[in-house]
Amino acid sequence: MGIPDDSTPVHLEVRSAVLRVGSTGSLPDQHLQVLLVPADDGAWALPGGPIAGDADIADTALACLREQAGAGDVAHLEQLEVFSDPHRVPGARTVASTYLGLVRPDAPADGSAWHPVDALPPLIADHAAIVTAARQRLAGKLSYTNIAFALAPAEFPMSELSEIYGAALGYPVDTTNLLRILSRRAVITATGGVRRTRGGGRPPALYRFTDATLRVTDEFATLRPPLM
Amino acid sequence: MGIPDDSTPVHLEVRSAVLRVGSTGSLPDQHLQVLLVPADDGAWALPGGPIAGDADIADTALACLREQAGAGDVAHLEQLEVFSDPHRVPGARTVASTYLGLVRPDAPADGSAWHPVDALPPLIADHAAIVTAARQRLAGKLSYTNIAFALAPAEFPMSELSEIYGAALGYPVDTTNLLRILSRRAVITATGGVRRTRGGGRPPALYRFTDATLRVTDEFATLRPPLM
DNA sequence: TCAAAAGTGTTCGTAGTACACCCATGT
DNA sequence: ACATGGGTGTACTACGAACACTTTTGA
Repeated sequence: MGIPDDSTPVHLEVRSAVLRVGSTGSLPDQHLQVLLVPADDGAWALPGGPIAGDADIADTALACLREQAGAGDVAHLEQLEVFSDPHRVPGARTVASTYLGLVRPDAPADGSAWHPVDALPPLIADHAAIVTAARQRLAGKLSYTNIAFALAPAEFPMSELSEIYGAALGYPVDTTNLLRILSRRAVITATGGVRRTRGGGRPPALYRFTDATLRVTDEFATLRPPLM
Repeated sequence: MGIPDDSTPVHLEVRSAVLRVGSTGSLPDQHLQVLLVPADDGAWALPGGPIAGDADIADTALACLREQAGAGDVAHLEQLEVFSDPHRVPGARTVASTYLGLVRPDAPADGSAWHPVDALPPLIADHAAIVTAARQRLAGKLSYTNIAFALAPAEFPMSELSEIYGAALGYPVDTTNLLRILSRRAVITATGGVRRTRGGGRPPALYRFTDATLRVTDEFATLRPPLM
């Protein structure tokens, strides 16, 4: 019962939707991008591959990212959903354990192919659905966790962070309120330094994220536990 | 690349942590319970088993629940995490895709073994961790979704619903505020009827959940999208 | 001195929490 | 009548959203 019988021909793969905020030549302003690798017929795919016999799935995901896309240093990686439709890929039954990855804009991106999530090329199989799940997860967690630590550079002015939030959420975010919200929760800390300005305007104060790992800042929308 | 190679000897199983709120002889008041099946050596296990060649994972989970635990009508079933530690079970590498299931207290439970989650017997492998993940997911979603529809009977007075929330969350919930919170979101609706009282006291009004499927009621803790 | 960008402060509305008080019924 | 449980109302507080206003720099 607990031990699966050996005739089950189910293959297990990992797929990662790795996101960042950046700009490309065609779209000059900051937007959300996903890391893709070329596949057959001019289509694209999410990096991933089969689970090796005794390797951890997260490790496998990272190895695939390094080998296929040259994107080794992911600032955050978390499980997304399992995609298990029997016919999601042609041929043998293949179940995908998927991950959401986030990389900082100042991370090295040697030859990685970043595509704007709002103008994706044709994708293999159900990979577009995986990207959608990743975007929704990110947007949700921006609202109640410090997950933006994995999208921002080490130091930044608030206007830059506001643009990152805006790009990831798809709508503008008020910079001054963002400062208040993140300060109240101690998500960000002022470094004390300021950035030299390039052409007029007051030099902005610099901030950094207090933690470099995921932290839930708003656990309960309502029905909070009593204080004692 | 997209097609895993056939030598990968990874087994895939499904495991479900099915929860309900009920009472047992030893614990007379309402508490959260999990459905277990007997395993070897007097230990217990979560219902589950291998994924059949071309069956959907959720269907497999339901079939296992029916066959092993006689608990067919689950009011809600959703994916939890993938547990993939290479040594989580002895023998062949086995990856578990896990699910959270919820059943209503008035559902038939012919001979099912419900155990209080706060006093679990010894469990197989990492099944205790799966139960913990299920509890956390439930507690979180109680705060920002209508997920309690799957824990409550068809009709109920507010005091009963308040007990259900309290049992699932682990702390008391104010009945009158719960009514306001759920009414404002149109999560519950008054049926118009009242329950006959058994020994004094005003007869309580009856309510039902407006929807019978999961609905997110508080998508954003903060950084809400602008109205236009 | 003016434009540009950043930061501060204020107002407003909403909504959750806690708790007091009133209502309906059986005994 | 009174105990018992249910329902309504109200103050309080917190906090996010929106936006006006002030500050600091470069040209």
